[in-house]
Amino acid sequence: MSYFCQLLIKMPTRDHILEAADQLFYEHGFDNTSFADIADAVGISRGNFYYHFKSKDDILAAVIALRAEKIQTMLEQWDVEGDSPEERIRCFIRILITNRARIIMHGCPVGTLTSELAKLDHASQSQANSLFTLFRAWLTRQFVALGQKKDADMLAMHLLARSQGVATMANAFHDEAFIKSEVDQMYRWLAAVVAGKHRPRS
Amino acid sequence: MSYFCQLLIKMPTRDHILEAADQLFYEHGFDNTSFADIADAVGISRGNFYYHFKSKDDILAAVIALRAEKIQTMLEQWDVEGDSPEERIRCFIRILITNRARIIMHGCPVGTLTSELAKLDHASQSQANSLFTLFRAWLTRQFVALGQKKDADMLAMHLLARSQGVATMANAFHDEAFIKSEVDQMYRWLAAVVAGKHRPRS
DNA sequence: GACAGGGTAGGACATTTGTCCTAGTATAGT
DNA sequence: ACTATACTAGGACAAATGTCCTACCCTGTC
Repeated sequence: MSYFCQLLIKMPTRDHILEAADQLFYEHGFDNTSFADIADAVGISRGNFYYHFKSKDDILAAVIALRAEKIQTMLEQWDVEGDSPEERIRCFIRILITNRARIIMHGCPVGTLTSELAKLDHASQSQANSLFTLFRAWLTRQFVALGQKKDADMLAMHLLARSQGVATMANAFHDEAFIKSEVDQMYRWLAAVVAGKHRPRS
Repeated sequence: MSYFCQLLIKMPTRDHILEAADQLFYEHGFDNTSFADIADAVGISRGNFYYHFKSKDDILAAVIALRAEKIQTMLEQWDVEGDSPEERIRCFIRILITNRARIIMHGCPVGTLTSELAKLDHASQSQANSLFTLFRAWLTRQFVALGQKKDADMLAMHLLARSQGVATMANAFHDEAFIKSEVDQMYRWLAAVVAGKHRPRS
């Protein structure tokens, strides 16, 4: 009973740690975030992380799982919101605008994490990459629904890459206008694809 | 005299350190590369780095300067090689193919470095970003020569972002075919820009 | 042959890090 | 009141890391 209250209403420490780690990993990177940093953010002592998590890698795995859940929820939301595949894909493009402040300061949460884990040769690399796969598979489904069955996956990868590039450059140059310009171009590119004016292969 | 020989012909240790650091920073990241790693690669003891460099940040600054020189040399080479602005821009696009093996394994050397330094909030951030600026300014010049004076910088940023996105995704998915497909699309996009068929603004 | 100085090795040092351990507190059920 | 369990604080510990220091080895010069 009180256990339920704790679980549903507060669920304090473990989720506090997760949320703090999620944010700190995003802002400062995984390797550059120490237990002391997380402990300060949560307001607990450094020693008893190990009651909630086996290791730092365990926290990372939990953070990745948390992000996967959030992404999944967002994709399902878009499935409901968008009345057409084109509108749904526009939801994806729009996150560059919605999150532009954070992207300018810290880049894309998925892209920067996978890059860092690749450099660290970390065991959770493939789990982090699966965050990309969530978007990729969802986008592919939308392009299939758009009638681009043959090139759906290629179009999905193309759009993912465009977004990643925009995030990287916006982060480097702290350029908000660039994001908006590129988003407009992506909208027009999408409209051309919908209209069948796009020629994917040479 | 022997000083000159040392300087011009061998200049051994300092350049050895620089080259090793350059490669290790690329493969494993700046923060994740320790003096012990560099010492092992060069074959010297850890202690006497400080005869050649004031600090680790000093090594990073030197590595960035080295990369800037290499980029500058490459750009000048392209200026000589390419007979037209379009051909020169194709040289830029082609590095995705030329360096595809390294890109698949470690991403773009410039993009991953700027991302990491942004997360570390490192003092050399702006120096690293200036590596991007080298490409940006050069590409802008090419687009101006192409008659796209008004949109030259925007086109340059667009192309840079496309390249960054391709590098990020190719690194995450270890996908060589994706690089080739995207490079082909970039070639076609460039041809459309040259033909004046491109409409940059809404 | 002595000497100076560029260059090197090896280790000392303090700090930070992830990890682990033990003692303690509070709360809930009996 | 008592006990068991959930949770926490605080520190111990070894390893790694950036930094610094001292002694040594060359090589060319007088």
